[in-house]
Amino acid sequence: MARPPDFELEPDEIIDAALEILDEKGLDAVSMRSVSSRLGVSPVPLYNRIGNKDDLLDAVAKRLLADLAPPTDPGESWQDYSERWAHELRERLRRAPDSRLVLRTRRWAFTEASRPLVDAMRAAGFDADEAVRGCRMLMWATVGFVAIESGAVTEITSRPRRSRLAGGDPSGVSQTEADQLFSLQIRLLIEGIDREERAGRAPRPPR
Amino acid sequence: MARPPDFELEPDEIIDAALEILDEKGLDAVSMRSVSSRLGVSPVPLYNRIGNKDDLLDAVAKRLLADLAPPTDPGESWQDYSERWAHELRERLRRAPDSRLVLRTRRWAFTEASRPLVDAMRAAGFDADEAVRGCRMLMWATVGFVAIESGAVTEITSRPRRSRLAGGDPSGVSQTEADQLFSLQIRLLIEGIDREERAGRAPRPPR
DNA sequence: ACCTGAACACCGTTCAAGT
DNA sequence: ACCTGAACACCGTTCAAGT
Repeated sequence: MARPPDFELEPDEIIDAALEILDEKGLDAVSMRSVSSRLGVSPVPLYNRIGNKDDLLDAVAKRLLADLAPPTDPGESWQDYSERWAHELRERLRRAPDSRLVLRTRRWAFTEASRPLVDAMRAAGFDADEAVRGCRMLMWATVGFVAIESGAVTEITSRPRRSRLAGGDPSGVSQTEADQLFSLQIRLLIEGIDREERAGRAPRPPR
Repeated sequence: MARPPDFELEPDEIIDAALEILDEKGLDAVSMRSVSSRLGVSPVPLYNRIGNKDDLLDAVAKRLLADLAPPTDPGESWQDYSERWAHELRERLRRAPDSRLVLRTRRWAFTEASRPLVDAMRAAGFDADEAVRGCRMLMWATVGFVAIESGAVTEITSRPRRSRLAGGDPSGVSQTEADQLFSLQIRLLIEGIDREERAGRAPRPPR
């Protein structure tokens, strides 16, 4: 537990320690005290290096959810990419060790993940505003879906053990139903974005 | 603070006290201890009457988010009702004193709120599965949107004071942009549900 | 039976005192 | 400067002791 005397404590080490505790014992076991004691240090250095607990959890979420967007595949239509983007984003978010961390993903991750999709839409002829709006819609739909789906619903304050009814899920929807629901939602949104864009392109769309 | 000797402590009183503290000092001030001391009682009776803290917060959310669905208006198309339903649901959820409570809304509230919409869709010719799927999609889209929008994103663990940049919002989107985004999303989903239903009705839809 | 007071095992955060 | 130990003001939950 003790550290060599003039060992520099890097902020990244703090996040590493927090991630270890997160994996081993869950998010509720991640505290300023548990992290600092794993590092063989009092809590004070954490305050000096990363700020308070909120900042620590933000940093953990940031580490966990970097590089969310899948790379573009040249020759792929924006529709196909959008679909793949949304599904891979969902997978990444679901893999977070605790779904509460997903809702800590803020601007930084969202704008970062949006960039390739916005670019793909612009390349397909969308103007800047349309592309941003379309991308934002898919982003919010995906993150919102995961927030509800993966037990942000049921684990906001951890109830120590909850039966989790064997493959069941928080709102009485099976996993395959949730998958279908997500696929359908994303497909409908992409089709809608497509029609909106075509309508905007026509000189004077019929109302 | 002291109570008359043989006064029955009703579970509802406990929830009342919790709601008072919620309104006055915020969700983080709602604790088993603060609620029990407001009632002039030790924490133990709360455990006997409503269970642990998780159960208490569930009960608070339940009280706060009952009767979510707006009543149907006879003569209104299922599309119009869906739109109104989604918008009013969003308003109700946004009005919760703390957005973390929204994610505690579970089956009970969702199924309750779904019923009139499912009925409206069935009355319009949807078969049972289609109606449930369509309604569920709108429900998840709405709740997910509110979860992201209204600072579930930024308030999961309360940071005491955060600047909240004057009318700004958590992900760099203005309120009117968020409103437009929500309206568009709901409209696209309703149009999509409509198209899916018509396609399913045709004897053999062209692929 | 059902309450209270006290206790247990924690928290986040701050601060005086040390080096 | 930057650490530690101790403290402050809390938590959720349980339990022996009282009535």
